Formats: sequence, C-alpha cells, structure tokens
Amino acid sequence: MGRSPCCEKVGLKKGPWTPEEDQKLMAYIEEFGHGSWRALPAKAGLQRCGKSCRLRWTNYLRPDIKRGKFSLQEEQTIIQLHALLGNRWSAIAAQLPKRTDNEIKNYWNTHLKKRLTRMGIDPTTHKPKTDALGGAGGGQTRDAANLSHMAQWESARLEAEARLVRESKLQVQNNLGSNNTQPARLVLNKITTQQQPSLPPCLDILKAWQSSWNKPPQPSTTKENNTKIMHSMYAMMLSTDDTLESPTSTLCFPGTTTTTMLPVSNNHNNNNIGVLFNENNSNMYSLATNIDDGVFMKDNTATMLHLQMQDDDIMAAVEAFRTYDDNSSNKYNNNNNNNIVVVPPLLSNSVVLEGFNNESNDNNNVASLVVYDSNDNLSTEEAENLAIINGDGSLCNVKNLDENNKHYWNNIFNLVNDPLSGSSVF
DNA sequence: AAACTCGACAACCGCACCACG
DNA sequence: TCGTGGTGCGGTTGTCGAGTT
Repeated sequence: MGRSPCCEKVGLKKGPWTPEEDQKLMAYIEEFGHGSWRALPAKAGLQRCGKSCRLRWTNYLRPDIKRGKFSLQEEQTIIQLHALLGNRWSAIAAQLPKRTDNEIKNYWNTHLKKRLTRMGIDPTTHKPKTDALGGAGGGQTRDAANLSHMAQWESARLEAEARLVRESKLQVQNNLGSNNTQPARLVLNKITTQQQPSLPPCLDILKAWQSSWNKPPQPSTTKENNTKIMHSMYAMMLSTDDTLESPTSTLCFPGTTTTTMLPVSNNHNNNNIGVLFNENNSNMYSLATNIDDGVFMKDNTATMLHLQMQDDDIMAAVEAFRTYDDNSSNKYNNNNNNNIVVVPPLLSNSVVLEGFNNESNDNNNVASLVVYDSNDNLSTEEAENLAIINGDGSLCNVKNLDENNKHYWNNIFNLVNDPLSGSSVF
C-alpha cells in the first residue's frame, strides 16, 4: 500500500515558477516561516504542491544561497568529497556553505563529471578508465599514464578521507564536552586549505589546483616552479573545460605524417607554457631543450621555432600523450628516448617534464611521463617508468610508489590519532 | 531565417528515513 | 509496535537559451 500523496495533484501548477509565485512564497515564509510545507501553499495563495514550494525555497529562494559560478576551491572540495562520499550530495553540500545539494549535483553532472570523463577518469570511481583507452597492445603507454592518474586521485581521495575521519573525531570530542562549538564544516574547510606536512608522498592535485589559482605569477624559484608545474599538469587539466579540445591546438604524435605547431600565445608574460616537438618522417620525437621562457620546437623543416604556449596547450599535450594510439610499431624505437616534453610556466632550465621510452628493445614500449628535476640529479635510469610530483614539489618515482603506498594508511591514521602531527588546525 | 542540437539548470518524482502519536 | 505525516535525498525529466547547420 502506497503512502498518500503529499498533496492533491489535480489542479496544481507544475513547471517553472513565475516571479509572482516566488514573491508570494518569499513573502509568506518571511512573515510566518514555512511551518508545514503541506499546508503552506493554501495559506500563501499558491497553486502548488507543498513539496514544490519546499524545493523552490530550499534550492532557489532561500536568502543564504550563493549562486553563480563555482570557485576553484569549491570545485576542489566537490571532487574531493565525491571521491570519498560518492553521490551523497547533501553531505557534500554540507561542506560547501551556501550551496545546495541540487546545485552541486547539477554542477557535477554538467561540468565536473564530463571533465573527468574527458580526462579518462571514471567519475564514479575516480580512477582511470583502463578499458576505455586501450586497444590491444596499446596499453603500456596508457598504463603508465593511468597509473599516474590513479596515484593522484587515490592520494586526493585518501586525504579527503583522513579529513573526514578527523572531522568525525572532532565531533566526538565536541560531544564529549568540549567548549569548541564550531561547526565541523568550518574545521573541515580550514583543513582543506592547509596541507599536512606528513601527507603521503604522492601528488595532491587538488592542492595544486587550488594553489595554482591562488598564486599570481611570481619570479621563479625552485619551489614556485614546482607549484607551477602543478598548475600546468593538473590544475589546467581540471579547471578548463576546453583544455583537451582546444580549437587551435593540433598535436602530432608518432604515426602521423604531419607536423603541427601548437598555437602561439600572444601573451608573452611568464604564464605561458611551452610544449613539444615533432620531428617528421622519422618516427621520432625530439626533446626540446634550451628552454627559456618558452620552448623550442621543430617544424617540418627542422627549423627551431621558439614558441610560447598557453595553459590549455599543455594539457592538450598531456592528454594526447596519455591517450595516443601506440598500436603501430616503431614509435619508440631508436635511441631517442625523449618523446614528449612538456614545459611548465615560469620555468628555469632545471625542471622539465619528459615523456620517456625506456623499453625500446622489446615490445614493451613504455612511454612514461616523467618528472625530472635536475636538482635531484636523476639519471635516465632512475627516471624511467613514472614519476609523480608530490604536493610539496618533491618527486616520487614510481619505483618507490608501492613502498610509499604502504605508508598511506599509516599516515592517515597518524593524522587521526595524533592531533598535533602536521596539522595546524588542532 | 528556420530548424535542429546541445548544454545548463530548474524542477519533478518516488523512495527512504525519521519523529510522533 | 505500527501507522502516518513530514522531510530528505538522489535520479531523472523538462525547459530554455545559445550555438550550429
């Protein structure tokens, strides 16, 4: 036996609300409060069902609702919490002041979800789609990149989880008589904006996302360069809808026969990003070197062009690298190990991102995305496979990843169990 | 200029949960 | 304990405007 409907369906208006209806609803609630939603429409003179009134009020008319575009930090929080909580929009909304669950849900479905999908990340699991990219034999390039993505997102997810556990613990403490009556949401927000020094040594892309947007261009230092790397690699990837579909950006990769230059920015400040190379008719791709504030790139005639790129381009390059079809043979042959170069902005000569192939002697054509910092004196051998930029700018080579992962949960539990460890919040 | 497509967002629907008598 | 009303919640649909053909 079904329950009775919340109101008589017959004769009630549906569909978009008119300004007059909004005015009636607001006027009534401001004067009397909403009280029983079921009884409200008749009292307020509305031909609506109470449920419709409630939704209209909670999702649109409420005075404490912030409308408009989501900020970077809000996006960051949504992704973090979604990785942890899934489609629990109300729980996510509870961490985003003045945003409704419906608004967050819509924003996720129309923006963030698509963006992640385009990046090859399953928006449900927050892990790379291994099968979506792969044809037979094309896996290893993608595997390497996917591993990178997986590590990044897993790190973000675990960090969010740690935060939530801390929050829960804090709430328990409050319930046990603490004088701290600050809502947990505020605490969580504070945590969100601060980094834990003891975080697992994997990339926190969300921190990068946030910090990169918060920081204006500054003179280069190694540390700042690292921040900018994050900006280049991930902040752009995640924050720009058109990143991967730049109408002016056409990348050429092994197996293609033309060389296409990436678009050249007119913006000659240091925010630009330089990208790559193509050495045509050779099945090889050359490392662009002598990087100044742009990049040298070879065209069809092997003429070195000094270019400056916009942020979108770098992600086009990264995505193309990550998804490029390596089914055909001899792409990473010869002795040319340097397949892709992505140059972050504000770059000194000491930091580059490189795509490597170190398996040229067999069928395992592993083209990996490697972060190389000359300050670390990484040899090619050390840099093989995969490296990840940590949240603090240091490097985490994939060889150490498993070992690092072993410490993930320990770190999380340490954060939870030791309120003083690495947290300025407590 | 009209028809069509698509994205964004508001709104609806139905189930689940909770409080209360 | 059970029935009922009220509300929360997540999935889905509808509407509208902008862009494209």
